[in-house]
Amino acid sequence: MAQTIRKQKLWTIEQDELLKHILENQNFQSWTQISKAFFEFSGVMRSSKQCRDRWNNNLRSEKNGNPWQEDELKILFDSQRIHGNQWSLIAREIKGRSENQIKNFFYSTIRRNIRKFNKGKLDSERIRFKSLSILDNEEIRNILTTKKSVSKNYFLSTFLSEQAVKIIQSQFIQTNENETLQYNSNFLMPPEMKFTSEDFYISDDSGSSSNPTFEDDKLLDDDPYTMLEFSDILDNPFH
DNA sequence: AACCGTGTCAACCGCCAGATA
DNA sequence: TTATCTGGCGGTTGACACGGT
Repeated sequence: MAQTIRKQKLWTIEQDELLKHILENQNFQSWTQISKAFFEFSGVMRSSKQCRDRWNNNLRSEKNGNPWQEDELKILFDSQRIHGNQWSLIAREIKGRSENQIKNFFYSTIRRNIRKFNKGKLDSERIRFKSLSILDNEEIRNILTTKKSVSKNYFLSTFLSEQAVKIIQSQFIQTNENETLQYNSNFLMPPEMKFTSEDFYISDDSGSSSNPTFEDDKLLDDDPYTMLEFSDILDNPFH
């Protein structure tokens, strides 16, 4: 399968200035027109989408590069609970943070906690991410929105309930309708989980955004178990 | 000093809905 | 009515910095 290489083309200061100038001084009606003007002035091709993204994510307003504060986190997680993944809506409630910043930070938090939680656990005990809909479950949500400073031991001693495991599994079942899962309770770990409110939403996180890919969570360092495809689990739930 | 894992930032991609021809 | 265009948005990826070993 051929893979296309995505090459990032960073914006220069001059290009930023030109884009600002075009937006602030020319009366264009569309991003397409802005893109054309940008090319005429600079000789550099930037698509309408690129211009729009650059403006919205970086140039439109002053960016807050400070570490995330507790009140910002509270707004973020509360808003996400209400609005789901409508980052543009959430961004309106957090001053000085761009939609991209917010989105990146959120995914970064989820990803970090999945990695920490899965570390040292059997494949059958791990959280497998497919979509943020798993956050609808309070138990999973609590784990995945845990603050950065929570110790490794906390994650080591935390396991999913049967119900939470089923929810995670159902994500994959929905996309593999032809396959059936033989649920076996021996396969699951159902211990009690107890959280205190201060474990969540309170952060000493620094920085603001993140790389939200989950693919590399398949490989965990110093961990004897590699992440397996869900079909593998269906074939043999006990490995 | 070199390597590796992780976090952060910026940019890109693809889908979708509304506008327009 | 339909096809095409455009912008908005959520999700994904690449590059790089930094700290720990």
